[in-house]
Amino acid sequence: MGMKAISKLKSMMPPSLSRHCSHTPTASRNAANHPPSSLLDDFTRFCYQRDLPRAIRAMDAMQRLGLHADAVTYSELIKCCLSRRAIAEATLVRNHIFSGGYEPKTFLVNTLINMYVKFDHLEEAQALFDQMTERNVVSWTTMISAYCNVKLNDKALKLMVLMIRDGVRPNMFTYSSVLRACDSLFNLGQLHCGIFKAGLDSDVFVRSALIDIYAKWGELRCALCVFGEMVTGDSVVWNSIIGAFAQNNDGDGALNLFKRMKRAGFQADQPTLTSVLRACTGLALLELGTQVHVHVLKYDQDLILNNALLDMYCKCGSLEDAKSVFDRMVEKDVISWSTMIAGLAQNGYSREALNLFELMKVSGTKPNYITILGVLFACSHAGLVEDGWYHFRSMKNVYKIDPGREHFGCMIDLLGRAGKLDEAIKLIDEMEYEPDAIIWRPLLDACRVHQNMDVAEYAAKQVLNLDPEDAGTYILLSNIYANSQRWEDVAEVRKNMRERGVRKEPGCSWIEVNKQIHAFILGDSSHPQIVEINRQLNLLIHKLREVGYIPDTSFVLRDLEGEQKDDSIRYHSEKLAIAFGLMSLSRGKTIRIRKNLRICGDCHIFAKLTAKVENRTIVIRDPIRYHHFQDGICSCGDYW
DNA sequence: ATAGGGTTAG
Repeated sequence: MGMKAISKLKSMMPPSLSRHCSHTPTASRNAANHPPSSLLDDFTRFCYQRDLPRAIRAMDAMQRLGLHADAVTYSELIKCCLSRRAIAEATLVRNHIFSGGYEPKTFLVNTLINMYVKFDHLEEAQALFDQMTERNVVSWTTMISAYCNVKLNDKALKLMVLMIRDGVRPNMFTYSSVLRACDSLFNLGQLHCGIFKAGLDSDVFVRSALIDIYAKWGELRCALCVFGEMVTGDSVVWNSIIGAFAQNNDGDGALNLFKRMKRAGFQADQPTLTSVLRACTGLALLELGTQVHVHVLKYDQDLILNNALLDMYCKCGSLEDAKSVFDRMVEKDVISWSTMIAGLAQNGYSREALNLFELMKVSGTKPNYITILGVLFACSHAGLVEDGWYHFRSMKNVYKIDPGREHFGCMIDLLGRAGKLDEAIKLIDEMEYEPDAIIWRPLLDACRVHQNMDVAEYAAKQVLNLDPEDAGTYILLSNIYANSQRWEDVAEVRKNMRERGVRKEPGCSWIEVNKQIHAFILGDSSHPQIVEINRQLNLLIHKLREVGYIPDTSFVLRDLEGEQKDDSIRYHSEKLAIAFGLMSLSRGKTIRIRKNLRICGDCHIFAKLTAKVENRTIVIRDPIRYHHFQDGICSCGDYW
């Protein structure tokens, strides 16, 4: 059929139909010197060759002639714009596609929407979506997942409701994105029901999304249920469940699942190793963590994995290894710097932490909320009041970070430890926040160190008003009264505790020997070698007495949340763990202990003397910080 | 054309 014949045919069509044709009669007349068919061919070729400038030029000519190509060609062009981040060109393409009253297919509009989402132009994407006359499951899912990615959970959930009302059934793509938007266990349950009804519960994407969201809501049992229904193996689902346990501080659970994963024949990849390292971090398993390090070397460019490795070494008290990982990292982000700064500070190297913060500023990485917490922690544990004030003020002025409750808590800790209780109280008064436990607790700690009974009593009562379950504070309050021989008040506190059913957590210490964890719990003699351990402990105490050790049971006010006086200081769990470490770890090996309560003054002296007499390095990690005992002194400078 | 897993404090 000749060109004239086509024109004739088209001119007979109603205008609404002829708009959809690739060229109009006017167009073919104007294109006498450039046949439309070859223009279209050129355009198609340029698109597939990814020759963006030429494709755009051809498109321009087509637009002047009112020509349109097919949807697949346009989607090639859009891919090309995306890969070059060519936003201006992308907009030209969009305008061209809608020019001349042309109505693109749903498929093509979806591609355009997706393009704007990837360019982070959600308003444009939403505008296109709103204009659509026919929205399919892909259109809806693209928008929903876009809102999930920017954490506009409300919008995502609302769109899902509208989608269902519109008669479009969500598919596995929709569910695997929208699950992240759950803002309550209730709507999570509803979505899970929908998944069951649609028969999508066996999809691995849906499954891993379910595990992940249940874990985020702390529902490990539900996560395990979803995981347990898995028939076909999938490494991402494994990573989801291992991550679920690691993130909920169940390191044991994470490590057990990791073993099962390996037995099931799956290779550990970056997310697996990251979660395993996090589990080691939580359990203070330096030996296992070091073993994992070997496998990390395969992925030595992975930033997140290196950050997890760095944190593991910091939290296991192995600063030399941490520093070498940090120095070797080719890429460092705000988390790497923050981890290293906090790690140095918690291990007692405050000056180094502050020096590193200066380096961080020079490096061009902007500190965040958490970085500053590490910096203030460093100041408070080194008694650097002036530096503390300087950084506290500069966070708002220089970095535009509003100080949060935690930052005030750190400042109160800093002032309180330095004996400036008045200034600390003044800061609480000036603070715009309503004081809570994060504020009162450091004040209480300061009272403990500086033996200020009146303020301590006040602060303790404030903490208990806010958290009537806080065992450590009851103990402290009771000890404060005991110290002033206020026995009736002591009895009253104990009665309150009993009535509320508050029980003090027993002191517990852990030590890793040959990749096995040995736990020592106060008053528990179930360790198979307990007789030998006690013998060793008695010998040690005898040796220490010779160099002047006197068991001190008077650490009343020094023991805020530590094991209590009447727990019999002699059997505090870390003493047993130290004795066990001495007998089972070869000479020259560092004894590393993790415990659940803060170390008491007597155990602190005990550890210092043991380190000297036995010529050992001892590291004790308590819930807040680390003590490196060496040659009779501790890295905390007796200031904790 | 649309989807899932990992890191700092508390």
